[in-house]
Amino acid sequence: MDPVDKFRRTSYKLTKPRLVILEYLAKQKKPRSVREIHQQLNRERIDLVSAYRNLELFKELGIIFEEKMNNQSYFYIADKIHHHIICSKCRLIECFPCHNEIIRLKNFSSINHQLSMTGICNKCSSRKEKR
Amino acid sequence: MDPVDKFRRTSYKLTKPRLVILEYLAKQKKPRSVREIHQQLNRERIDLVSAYRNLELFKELGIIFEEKMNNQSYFYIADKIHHHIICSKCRLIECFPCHNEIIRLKNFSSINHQLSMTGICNKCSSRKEKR
DNA sequence: TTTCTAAATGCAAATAGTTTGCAATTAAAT
DNA sequence: ATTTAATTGCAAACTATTTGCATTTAGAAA
Repeated sequence: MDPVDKFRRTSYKLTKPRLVILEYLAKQKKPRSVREIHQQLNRERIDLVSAYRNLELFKELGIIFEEKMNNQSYFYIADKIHHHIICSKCRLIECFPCHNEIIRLKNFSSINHQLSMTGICNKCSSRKEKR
Repeated sequence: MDPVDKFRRTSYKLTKPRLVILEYLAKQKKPRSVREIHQQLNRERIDLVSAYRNLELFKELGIIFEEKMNNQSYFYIADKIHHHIICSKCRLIECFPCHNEIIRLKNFSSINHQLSMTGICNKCSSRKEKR
């Protein structure tokens, strides 16, 4: 479902910052850092703090997902949580499903997990280094 | 092998900050944040910056491992990289092996990954909430 | 449509983790 | 014991994130 519609079903006010953040994220094909999100919304003069507060809210409402990479928070909209691998060289991102079932820990319940991955994509490994 | 001995095999100087950091980490049963490490070494008057620089060095030398959780870096000494799950209530930590083989991504090589998990341990879930 | 108000915003400043530059110190080679 | 490149500690910068508060505003009520 459209994230804006999802939000309308809550009792929270649909403000301009909320609208533009959701619309921006809905267009993205990969997770975006708070800074990226904020910079893209420059023309709307939306405060960085509002971005933080609303991203946190959207996450709690289950409208967006958070992924932490390199000690920073990234956010994305998707039907379900999944993972991302990023090429360390060209920043290509590939998504892959989250196999919760791989995790069997009998001593814990209500498990949350956070997986982030980097690698070198095939294109980059076949490319000759410039000297 | 003893981490200090491992370090002696390198060409780096074995200084007091390096020695105490390695000795401290060797005693720990779970990953420790830079702040925890630094605070424990208070009596030795070791600078936080030295902790950062040396932890980074130890990591590059393969003497310690880094695990990022909650937008912070944690470090631990172990025979091999593995993962940790932390109880959100009592902070109990359980280790579990890293099954690299679970990850099959044909478009990437040289994969690095970072998994962190939280959950509620059995003891905490059976414990009645205080009012 | 206007009024009202709790919710939300923007701004300033605080907090926390990490990094950088540099003069003073020191491990270890000679 | 001397020497010096490596390392340290300190100050300060930088980045991500959070908090407090006066102002603004979405949307309910009149």
